[in-house]
Amino acid sequence: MTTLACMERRFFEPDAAQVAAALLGHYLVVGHGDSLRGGLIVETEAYRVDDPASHGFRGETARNRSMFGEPGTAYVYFIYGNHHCVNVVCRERGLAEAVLIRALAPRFGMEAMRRCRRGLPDRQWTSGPGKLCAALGIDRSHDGLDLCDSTSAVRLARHPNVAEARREQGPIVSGPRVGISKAATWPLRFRLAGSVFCSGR
DNA sequence: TAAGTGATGCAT
DNA sequence: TGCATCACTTAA
Repeated sequence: MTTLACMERRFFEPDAAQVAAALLGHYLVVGHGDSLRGGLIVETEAYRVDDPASHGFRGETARNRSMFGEPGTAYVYFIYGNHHCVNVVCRERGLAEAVLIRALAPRFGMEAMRRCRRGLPDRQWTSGPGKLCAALGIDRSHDGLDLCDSTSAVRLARHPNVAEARREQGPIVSGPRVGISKAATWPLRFRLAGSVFCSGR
Protein backbone atom coordinates (compact mmCIF):
# COMPACT_ATOMS: atom_id res chain seq x y z
CA MET A 1 0.00 0.00 0.00
CA THR A 2 1.55 3.19 -1.11
CA THR A 3 -1.05 5.42 0.50
CA LEU A 4 -0.34 4.67 4.17
CA ALA A 5 0.21 8.14 5.59
CA CYS A 6 0.46 8.31 9.38
CA MET A 7 -2.31 10.02 11.32
CA GLU A 8 -1.30 13.52 12.41
CA ARG A 9 -0.96 14.18 16.12
CA ARG A 10 -3.91 16.54 16.39
CA PHE A 11 -6.18 13.61 15.50
CA PHE A 12 -5.59 12.36 19.07
CA GLU A 13 -6.14 15.63 20.94
CA PRO A 14 -9.92 15.21 21.47
CA ASP A 15 -11.31 13.07 24.28
CA ALA A 16 -11.05 9.29 24.09
CA ALA A 17 -14.69 8.70 23.12
CA GLN A 18 -14.39 10.98 20.08
CA VAL A 19 -11.10 9.42 19.03
CA ALA A 20 -12.44 5.88 19.55
CA ALA A 21 -15.22 6.54 17.04
CA ALA A 22 -12.97 8.46 14.66
CA LEU A 23 -10.41 5.64 14.45
CA LEU A 24 -12.91 3.17 12.99
CA GLY A 25 -12.02 2.45 9.38
CA HIS A 26 -8.38 3.57 9.67
CA TYR A 27 -5.33 1.28 9.87
CA LEU A 28 -3.13 -0.13 12.63
CA VAL A 29 0.12 -1.47 11.17
CA VAL A 30 3.37 -2.98 12.47
CA GLY A 31 6.60 -3.05 10.49
CA HIS A 32 8.72 -6.20 10.73
CA GLY A 33 11.84 -5.48 8.74
CA ASP A 34 10.73 -5.11 5.13
CA SER A 35 7.30 -6.58 5.73
CA LEU A 36 4.15 -5.14 7.22
CA ARG A 37 1.31 -6.59 9.22
CA GLY A 38 -1.92 -4.90 10.10
CA GLY A 39 -5.53 -4.24 9.39
CA LEU A 40 -8.50 -1.95 9.43
CA ILE A 41 -9.77 -0.94 12.86
CA VAL A 42 -13.32 -2.26 13.39
CA GLU A 43 -13.70 -2.11 17.20
CA THR A 44 -12.43 0.27 19.89
CA GLU A 45 -13.08 1.11 23.53
CA ALA A 46 -12.53 4.46 25.25
CA TYR A 47 -11.07 4.96 28.75
CA ARG A 48 -11.60 8.39 30.25
CA VAL A 49 -9.61 10.45 32.73
CA ASP A 50 -12.48 10.27 35.26
CA ASP A 51 -13.03 6.57 34.62
CA PRO A 52 -12.72 4.10 37.53
CA ALA A 53 -12.06 1.30 35.03
CA SER A 54 -9.05 3.08 33.54
CA HIS A 55 -5.50 2.01 34.35
CA GLY A 56 -4.70 5.69 34.75
CA PHE A 57 -7.44 6.43 37.28
CA ARG A 58 -5.24 6.06 40.38
CA GLY A 59 -2.35 8.08 39.00
CA GLU A 60 0.89 7.42 37.22
CA THR A 61 2.92 4.25 37.86
CA ALA A 62 5.74 2.46 36.06
CA ARG A 63 3.18 0.33 34.20
CA ASN A 64 0.85 3.04 32.92
CA ARG A 65 3.39 5.86 32.43
CA SER A 66 2.82 6.16 28.69
CA MET A 67 -0.90 6.82 29.26
CA PHE A 68 0.16 10.22 30.59
CA GLY A 69 2.28 11.03 27.53
CA GLU A 70 1.70 12.92 24.31
CA PRO A 71 -1.42 12.24 22.26
CA GLY A 72 -0.65 9.55 19.70
CA THR A 73 1.58 7.55 22.06
CA ALA A 74 1.19 3.76 22.30
CA TYR A 75 0.25 2.28 25.68
CA VAL A 76 0.84 -1.49 25.64
CA TYR A 77 0.07 -3.55 28.74
CA PHE A 78 0.37 -7.23 29.71
CA ILE A 79 -2.67 -8.89 31.27
CA TYR A 80 -3.80 -12.25 32.69
CA GLY A 81 -0.29 -13.64 32.44
CA ASN A 82 -0.69 -14.24 28.71
CA HIS A 83 -1.88 -11.35 26.64
CA HIS A 84 -0.87 -7.92 25.43
CA CYS A 85 -3.29 -5.12 24.55
CA VAL A 86 -2.55 -1.91 22.66
CA ASN A 87 -4.02 1.54 23.30
CA VAL A 88 -3.71 4.95 21.68
CA VAL A 89 -3.18 7.83 24.11
CA CYS A 90 -5.47 10.87 23.71
CA ARG A 91 -5.66 14.45 25.01
CA GLU A 92 -2.74 16.51 26.26
CA ARG A 93 0.29 15.26 28.18
CA GLY A 94 -0.54 14.61 31.83
CA LEU A 95 -4.18 13.56 31.24
CA ALA A 96 -4.61 9.79 31.11
CA GLU A 97 -7.10 9.03 28.36
CA ALA A 98 -6.71 6.21 25.88
CA VAL A 99 -8.47 4.09 23.28
CA LEU A 100 -8.09 0.31 23.41
CA ILE A 101 -7.91 -1.24 19.93
CA ARG A 102 -10.22 -4.26 20.26
CA ALA A 103 -10.44 -5.71 16.75
CA LEU A 104 -9.11 -5.39 13.20
CA ALA A 105 -10.10 -6.66 9.79
CA PRO A 106 -6.85 -8.27 8.55
CA ARG A 107 -5.32 -6.48 5.52
CA PHE A 108 -1.50 -6.69 5.45
CA GLY A 109 0.91 -9.54 6.17
CA MET A 110 -1.77 -12.21 6.03
CA GLU A 111 0.60 -15.19 6.00
CA ALA A 112 2.61 -13.92 8.97
CA MET A 113 -0.58 -13.35 10.93
CA ARG A 114 -1.86 -16.80 10.07
CA ARG A 115 1.37 -18.30 11.43
CA CYS A 116 1.20 -16.25 14.62
CA ARG A 117 -2.39 -17.42 15.09
CA ARG A 118 -1.54 -21.11 14.71
CA GLY A 119 -3.25 -21.53 11.35
CA LEU A 120 -6.69 -20.65 12.71
CA PRO A 121 -9.36 -19.24 10.34
CA ASP A 122 -8.91 -15.54 9.52
CA ARG A 123 -11.86 -14.48 11.64
CA GLN A 124 -9.89 -15.52 14.71
CA TRP A 125 -6.65 -13.72 13.90
CA THR A 126 -7.46 -10.21 15.12
CA SER A 127 -11.01 -10.36 16.58
CA GLY A 128 -9.99 -9.36 20.12
CA PRO A 129 -7.46 -7.06 21.80
CA GLY A 130 -5.11 -9.88 22.84
CA LYS A 131 -5.50 -11.76 19.59
CA LEU A 132 -4.59 -8.80 17.43
CA CYS A 133 -1.43 -8.15 19.43
CA ALA A 134 -0.43 -11.79 19.00
CA ALA A 135 -1.13 -11.63 15.24
CA LEU A 136 0.78 -8.37 14.76
CA GLY A 137 3.60 -9.19 17.19
CA ILE A 138 2.91 -6.30 19.57
CA ASP A 139 4.33 -6.52 23.13
CA ARG A 140 5.64 -4.34 25.96
CA SER A 141 8.72 -3.46 23.92
CA HIS A 142 6.39 -1.26 21.84
CA ASP A 143 5.03 0.62 24.86
CA GLY A 144 5.59 4.36 24.54
CA LEU A 145 6.19 4.41 20.76
CA ASP A 146 4.95 7.38 18.77
CA LEU A 147 2.15 6.03 16.59
CA CYS A 148 2.28 9.21 14.45
CA ASP A 149 5.91 8.63 13.44
CA SER A 150 6.35 6.77 10.14
CA THR A 151 9.65 5.36 11.45
CA SER A 152 8.00 3.69 14.48
CA ALA A 153 7.52 -0.07 14.34
CA VAL A 154 3.86 0.37 15.33
CA ARG A 155 1.82 3.16 13.79
CA LEU A 156 -1.63 4.34 12.82
CA ALA A 157 -2.33 5.20 9.21
CA ARG A 158 -5.09 7.14 7.54
CA HIS A 159 -7.41 5.22 5.23
CA PRO A 160 -7.48 7.18 1.96
CA ASN A 161 -11.23 6.63 1.70
CA VAL A 162 -12.43 6.04 5.24
CA ALA A 163 -16.00 7.05 4.36
CA GLU A 164 -16.23 4.19 1.90
CA ALA A 165 -14.73 1.72 4.37
CA ARG A 166 -17.34 2.76 6.92
CA ARG A 167 -20.14 2.47 4.38
CA GLU A 168 -19.04 -1.05 3.55
CA GLN A 169 -18.57 -2.26 7.10
CA GLY A 170 -20.84 0.03 9.10
CA PRO A 171 -22.94 1.23 10.64
CA ILE A 172 -20.93 2.63 13.56
CA VAL A 173 -22.63 1.60 16.79
CA SER A 174 -21.71 2.26 20.41
CA GLY A 175 -22.58 0.24 23.49
CA PRO A 176 -21.42 -0.99 26.89
CA ARG A 177 -17.81 -1.99 27.46
CA VAL A 178 -16.87 -5.60 28.06
CA GLY A 179 -14.53 -7.51 30.35
CA ILE A 180 -14.49 -4.93 33.13
CA SER A 181 -16.29 -4.65 36.48
CA LYS A 182 -16.33 -0.87 36.99
CA ALA A 183 -18.36 1.52 34.85
CA ALA A 184 -18.92 -1.27 32.33
CA THR A 185 -22.23 0.21 31.19
CA TRP A 186 -20.74 3.49 30.01
CA PRO A 187 -21.39 3.44 26.24
CA LEU A 188 -17.72 3.73 25.31
CA ARG A 189 -17.32 0.72 23.04
CA PHE A 190 -17.50 1.49 19.33
CA ARG A 191 -17.58 -0.84 16.36
CA LEU A 192 -18.32 -1.20 12.67
CA ALA A 193 -21.30 -3.48 13.15
CA GLY A 194 -21.18 -4.93 9.64
CA SER A 195 -17.73 -6.43 10.13
CA VAL A 196 -17.35 -10.12 10.91
CA PHE A 197 -14.03 -9.30 12.61
CA CYS A 198 -15.52 -7.64 15.73
CA SER A 199 -14.70 -9.41 18.99
CA GLY A 200 -18.29 -10.40 19.76
CA ARG A 201 -17.85 -10.38 23.55
C1' DT B 1 -18.24 -22.24 31.82
C1' DA B 2 -13.92 -22.26 33.93
C1' DA B 3 -8.95 -22.65 34.12
C1' DG B 4 -4.65 -20.63 33.20
C1' DT B 5 -1.11 -17.24 33.52
C1' DG B 6 1.92 -13.64 36.01
C1' DA B 7 2.20 -8.69 36.91
C1' DT B 8 0.18 -5.19 39.70
C1' DG B 9 -1.29 -2.72 43.70
C1' DC B 10 -3.11 -2.36 48.09
C1' DA B 11 -3.49 -4.37 52.65
C1' DT B 12 -0.93 -6.36 56.30
C1' DT C 1 5.10 -10.41 52.17
C1' DG C 2 0.47 -11.95 50.91
C1' DC C 3 -3.49 -11.95 48.22
C1' DA C 4 -7.26 -10.32 45.32
C1' DT C 5 -7.79 -8.54 40.99
C1' DC C 6 -7.20 -8.16 36.20
C1' DA C 7 -9.35 -3.50 29.60
C1' DC C 8 -8.25 -11.95 27.86
C1' DT C 9 -8.15 -16.45 25.41
C1' DT C 10 -8.80 -21.22 24.88
C1' DA C 11 -10.51 -25.62 25.66
C1' DA C 12 -14.41 -28.06 27.13
